[in-house]
Amino acid sequence: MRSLPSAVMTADALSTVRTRFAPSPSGHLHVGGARTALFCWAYARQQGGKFILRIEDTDQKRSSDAASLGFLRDLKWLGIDWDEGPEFEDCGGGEFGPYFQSQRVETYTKYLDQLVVEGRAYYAFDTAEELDAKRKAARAANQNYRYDGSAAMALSPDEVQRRLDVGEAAVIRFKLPHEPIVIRDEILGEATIAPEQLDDFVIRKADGFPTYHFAVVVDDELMQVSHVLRAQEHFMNTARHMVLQDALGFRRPTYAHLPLIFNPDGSKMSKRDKDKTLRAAVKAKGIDNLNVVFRQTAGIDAWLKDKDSQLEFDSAIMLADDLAVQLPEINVDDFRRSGYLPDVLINYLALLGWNPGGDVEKFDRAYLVEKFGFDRVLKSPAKFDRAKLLAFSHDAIQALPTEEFVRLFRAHCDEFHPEFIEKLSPEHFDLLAAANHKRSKTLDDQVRSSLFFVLEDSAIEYNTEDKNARKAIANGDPPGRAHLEALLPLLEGLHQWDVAGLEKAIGAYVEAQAGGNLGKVAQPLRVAVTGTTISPAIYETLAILGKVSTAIRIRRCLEAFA
RNA sequence: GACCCCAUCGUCUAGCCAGGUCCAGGACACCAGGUUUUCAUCCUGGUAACACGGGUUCAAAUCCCGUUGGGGUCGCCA
Repeated sequence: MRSLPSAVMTADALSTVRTRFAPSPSGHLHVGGARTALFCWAYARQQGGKFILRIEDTDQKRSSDAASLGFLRDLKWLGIDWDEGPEFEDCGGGEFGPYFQSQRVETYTKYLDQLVVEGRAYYAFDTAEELDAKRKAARAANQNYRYDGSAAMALSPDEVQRRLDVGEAAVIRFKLPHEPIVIRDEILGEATIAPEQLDDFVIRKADGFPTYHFAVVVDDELMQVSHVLRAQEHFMNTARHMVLQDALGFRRPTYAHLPLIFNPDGSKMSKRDKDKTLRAAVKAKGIDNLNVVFRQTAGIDAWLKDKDSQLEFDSAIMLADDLAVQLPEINVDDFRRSGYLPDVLINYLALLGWNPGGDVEKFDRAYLVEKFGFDRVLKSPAKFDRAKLLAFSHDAIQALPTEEFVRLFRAHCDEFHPEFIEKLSPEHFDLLAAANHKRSKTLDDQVRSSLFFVLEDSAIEYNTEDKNARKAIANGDPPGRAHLEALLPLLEGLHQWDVAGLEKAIGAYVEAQAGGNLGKVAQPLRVAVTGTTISPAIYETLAILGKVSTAIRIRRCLEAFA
C-alpha cells in the first residue's frame, strides 16, 4: 500500500472510497436505478472501496417491506453485490447501520435539534393547503414562489413551544444562508447557484420524519460516503445538501450526476409507463369491452382517471392479456421475465451514458470495473433502445454453448412457463430447448411459438384463410395435402421415432416423391402439427411431439382443409 | 416563467479537453442483393449526422460568443 500524497488529505477528502445506492422502496428496481447502482458498484470495486445499500424509506405513505425485498433480489440477479446494507443472502450487514432510514429517526432528531438550538433552523406552522394556495397564486401571477419565513421566525421561542405543546402540526425549515453556492460535479463541472434560487426548505416533516435532503446528508456523513453517484435530477438538490453539510460541520463527498434514461419518444422512462400503456389501451377499446372482472373491480375508475396510480402487478398482467397489449419492460424484473441474461442487461445499461471509448461495446463486469471513470460519462440523456438490447441479447444467447442454453432455458421455464416442464419428458424438453437455441434472441422469445408442443391436439387451430398455411397445404403439384395423406401411414408405421429415424424416413419420401425438395413436405407438416408455418427444424419438431400427436394433428389438418 | 445543464447519423455513441491525419468511425435500426426446409439467423453492399449564425485561426466537429432546440429543478416525494 502506498500512502496518498498529503495534499489529497484535505479535511473534505474521505480517504477510502465508499459509494452508496439509496433507493426508496416503492415498487421494483427500474433500469435507471439499476444503472446508478451498477456505476456505484463498479467504482467502489475499482477503487477497492465499499458499496453500500441504503433504503430511503422516510415516506410512510409509500414504504413497504415486500417492495424493498424485491429489488434486493433484482440487484443480486444483476450480479451487483453490496458490502453494507440490508442483509440478504450473503450481502449486507456493516457497522454503520441501521441501513433503513425509518430506523434512524432518533439520529436525525439529534441533528435537527442541534440546528434549531443554533438558530440555523426553525419551526413553521403553515399547513400544506396554505402553502399550496400561495404557490398557485405565485404561479398565476407569473412569479417565482419562495417560502417566506419571516412570520415563522418572528414567533417567540415560548410561542413556538406553546403551539408545539398543544400538538399543532409543525415542520422544521432550514434557514438558508445568503451566499452563492458553488456545486462541483465530476461529470457536469461547476455551477454557481444564487441563494435566491432556493428557499428555506423543509428538513423535518410534520410526522417527525426527516425529509430526503436531511436524511441523505446525515447518513452520507455517518456512513462515511466518499462519492455520491446519482441521477441528474438531483443536481439542484446538491446545493441544498451542501448548505446542510456546512451548517452541520460535515465533510463534503465527491458528487457525480448521471444522465437520465429516456423512452424512445423522449419521455422519462418511468414505472408509470405500464399503467400509461394500459390506460391508453382501455380508452381505445372502451371500458365496456373489458373483462367483467375488471369492470367490477373496485377502483378501476379511479385508476383510469388518476395518472399517478398504479395497478397491482398481477392485475396489470391480466389486464394486458385481456387487452392483448404488450407492457413495456421498465423494471429489471420485467427484463428477467422477458428472458434477458443479466450480463446482457448490465452491458447494455453500462453503455447508456458511458462508454469505454473507441469502438468497444461488448464487455463484462470485470471490464466495466477496470475501465469505469467519471471522465467518460456523458452529460446528456440517453434513450433506451430495446432493439439494440435485443441485438445484444441475441449475440449473447448465440455465443452460449447449447448445453448452457438448455440449462438456462430450463431454469427460465421452471419459473415462468412450468407447463413446458410438466408436459414434456426431460429428454424432450432438452431436445426442444436445443432445437430452439439458434432461433432464440432471449430465453423467452421462442416460448410463444413453442406453445403448440404443450397444447392438447384438439386445441390446435387451423386458419384456412391464412395465406402461408394455404400455400403450404393447397399449392404445388402435388399439393401439400397429398403429401400429408401419403405421409400419414408411413409415419404411423415408423418404429424409430426420433430425429435420426424421422430424417431417414421422411428424407427417403422427399427424394422419391418431392424431387428432393424438403420444403415441399416440411411446410405441410409444419402447418399440420402447429397450425402455422413456424416451428423448429421439422425432424426435431416431430420427434418432440411424438407419433400419436403427429398423426392426430395431420388428420385434423386434412379435415380442416378438406 | 426563473435558475442550472446539455447539443455528432432515426437511436446509442467515437472523435472535442491538448484545432490539421474526419468530404466524421463503430454499433443498433433501416434499405437492396445473396444463402437457408418455415421462422429466426448468416453474408455482402447501401442510405444516413457535426442544430443555426457569428467570431478566433493558415486551418474548427473540435476554442469563444449568440440564437434555436432539448432536458433537469423550482413538494411536509425521493
